[in-house]
Amino acid sequence: MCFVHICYEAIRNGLLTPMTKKNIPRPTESELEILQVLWQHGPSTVRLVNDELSKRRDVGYTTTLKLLQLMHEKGIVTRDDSSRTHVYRPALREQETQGQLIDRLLEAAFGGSALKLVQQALGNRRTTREELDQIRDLLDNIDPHATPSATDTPDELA
Amino acid sequence: MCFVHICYEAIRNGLLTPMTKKNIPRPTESELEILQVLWQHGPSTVRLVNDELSKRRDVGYTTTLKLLQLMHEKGIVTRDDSSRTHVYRPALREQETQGQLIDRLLEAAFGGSALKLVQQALGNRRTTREELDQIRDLLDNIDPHATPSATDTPDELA
DNA sequence: CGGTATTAACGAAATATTTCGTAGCAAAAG
DNA sequence: CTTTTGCTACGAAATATTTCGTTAATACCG
Repeated sequence: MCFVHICYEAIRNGLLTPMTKKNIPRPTESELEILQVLWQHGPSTVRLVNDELSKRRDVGYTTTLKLLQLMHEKGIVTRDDSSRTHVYRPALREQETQGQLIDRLLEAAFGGSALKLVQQALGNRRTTREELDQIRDLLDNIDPHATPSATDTPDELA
Repeated sequence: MCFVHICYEAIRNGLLTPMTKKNIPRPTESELEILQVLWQHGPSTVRLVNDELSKRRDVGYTTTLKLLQLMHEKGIVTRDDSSRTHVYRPALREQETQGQLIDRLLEAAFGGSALKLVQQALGNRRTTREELDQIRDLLDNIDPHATPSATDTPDELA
């Protein structure tokens, strides 16, 4: 299992590309906080990001700056430094990153079962009827008819 | 440092109890790996946990031991040290911890929208028809709404 | 122009996480 | 009884994350 693990670590740290995916490190919690601001406000200066963060908690300007610089180094954000005040934007779309994070959580805590995750997300939470309806729509859109992956188990009873 | 943030940090670190929740620190990724073993195998010795972890990756015995000791200090696991080889078990049930983690992710990456999370979990993933049906059942249980989407299972609640 | 304000770049401290080596002790084997 | 094995405790290094102070450059204002 050594080699496998080495590869896993390497991929995790962005040294190898799984060929199908881009080489983006997993955002930390602080970095996610910033990404949420960028997703919501679009391309932003350090000042703007910091102002947003400051609404929620106490954080110094240079802290936010440093974080954005690190995120830039890691490739989590891109930046336009043509003018003196740089403008940062997410390297990945919101959905892509969220998908990554769910995959991570799925592996880390749910043994890979998306079903269990969704059950947990919906079960212990008050969800509005409207939201439930939207999820029903989603289920129908996934298409109960054409679902191709439906049968991994070839042992459909004969 | 604003007062709100101090409180936030304190709660996050388990110094204050939000009164409604227990005072359990958030498991790290490595700790989750171990929790999964405990959930799956029940109360376990360090040896057993380490053997399980070793199936997936290369990890030293004392590493696992140390991790379990730290988790014990943090209150993430309890242990029976009446005999020489201690036996560890999770302090919280699988579901409780998973719920916590979802809450965390919800806040950190989905702006609190369970809907978006579920959409993401189901959307970009191959989910079997069987699983989709199970989720439909779950939805119907949460909200005995109209649009009974093929609920043949006459399940009920107390 | 001279002073104030704003910004990026570093360096570094503080903290958290992961990993393992060593030592001491108890149990099992011989 | 002596050796070997297995276990816990402890210390500490290696790494990752978060935070901020200081400095230097640039823009702005009067």
